[in-house]
Amino acid sequence: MPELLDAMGLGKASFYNAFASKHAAFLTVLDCYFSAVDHVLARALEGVKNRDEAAACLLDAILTVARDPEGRTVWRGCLIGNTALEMGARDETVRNRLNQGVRLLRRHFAKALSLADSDGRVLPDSAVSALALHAVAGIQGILVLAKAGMLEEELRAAKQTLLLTLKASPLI
Amino acid sequence: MPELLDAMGLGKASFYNAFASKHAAFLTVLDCYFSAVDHVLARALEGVKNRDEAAACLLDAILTVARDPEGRTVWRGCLIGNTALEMGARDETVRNRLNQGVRLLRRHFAKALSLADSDGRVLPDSAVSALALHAVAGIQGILVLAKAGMLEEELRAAKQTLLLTLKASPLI
DNA sequence: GACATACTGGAACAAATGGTCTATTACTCC
DNA sequence: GGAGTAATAGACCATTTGTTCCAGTATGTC
Repeated sequence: MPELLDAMGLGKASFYNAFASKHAAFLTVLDCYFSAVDHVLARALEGVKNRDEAAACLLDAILTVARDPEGRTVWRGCLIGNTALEMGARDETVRNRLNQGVRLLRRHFAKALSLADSDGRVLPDSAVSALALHAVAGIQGILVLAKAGMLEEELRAAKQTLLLTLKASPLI
Repeated sequence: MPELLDAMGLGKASFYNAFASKHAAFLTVLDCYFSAVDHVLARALEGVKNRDEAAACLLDAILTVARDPEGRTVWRGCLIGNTALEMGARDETVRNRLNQGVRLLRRHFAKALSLADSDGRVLPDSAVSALALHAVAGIQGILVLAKAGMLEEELRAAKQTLLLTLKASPLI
């Protein structure tokens, strides 16, 4: 709490004047995060016309967001995943919000994966939907491994494999 | 803490008599968890001779462990992932232990994926290694989604897609 | 049964938590 | 510039945190 107030440059009174409770504030933070991520991912896809490239861009964008710029630790992770594992199981309100977040990620991946590949081929909707979900689970998993202290090199390999499985999509 | 002591049927004194600190106790818990998971996964692979089947068995075993049997919440998740996101970024000791856990999971998947498929074909080591990592990231990701409140049905679909990407391994 | 040793319940501890209250400051509008 | 409102700093509060201490009770040994 002191850390939070300090970062916000706010006293307790002001904080509780602005938010009903810590919990309520956190819900607002989640919403903020969602729209920030929405914006970042939309921008990452701007101008990209190739399916594989689009998927790669999204993965990179998410990994960039998940990397702590201040360098207090190497990885800050994704607020959706972090929150899910820390309080998702207990707090239904949070869980519902997280669902929105997951759908948001999935939507972006679906958009990316519905582009034509370099040969001009387009995937059927069912494959797009399934692979988008696979991609979301995939990066969330990679972020878990990142926070578990896995080496950058291996994380890159994991990302690469995930990407390949997305390309191998005709099989789905 | 009271919850913990209650579950252990221990008083504070006894607890601090047995463990140097809460933190130390948690490290022991992690080790316990690892060996339990090791045992469960080894058993899940017993007698399975087919690569695809083996991968499916491992995924199912992990999902079973991750499902809360007492039903306080639907998903308790995997202690490795839970811990990674909750304290992995800050606590180096924990992070090192988690690394062992991840390697353990990966080892089991590598073992499963190095089996021959139904046509008797075996994957090259590089593919086994890459896919094992992909599988570990994949289930951890699925567990994140589970805790984020995703519907069983979708989780099943995610598992299915992950399995398919593991089968599509000749492409890797 | 006597005695040392190990265990345990519960009081006590300091520090931190989320949250409230009040007294004062800053701002706005006339 | 003064009245009325909003924002704020900081004291205060109850509760909970992790941990220690002590006094009492089992436990085992001879």
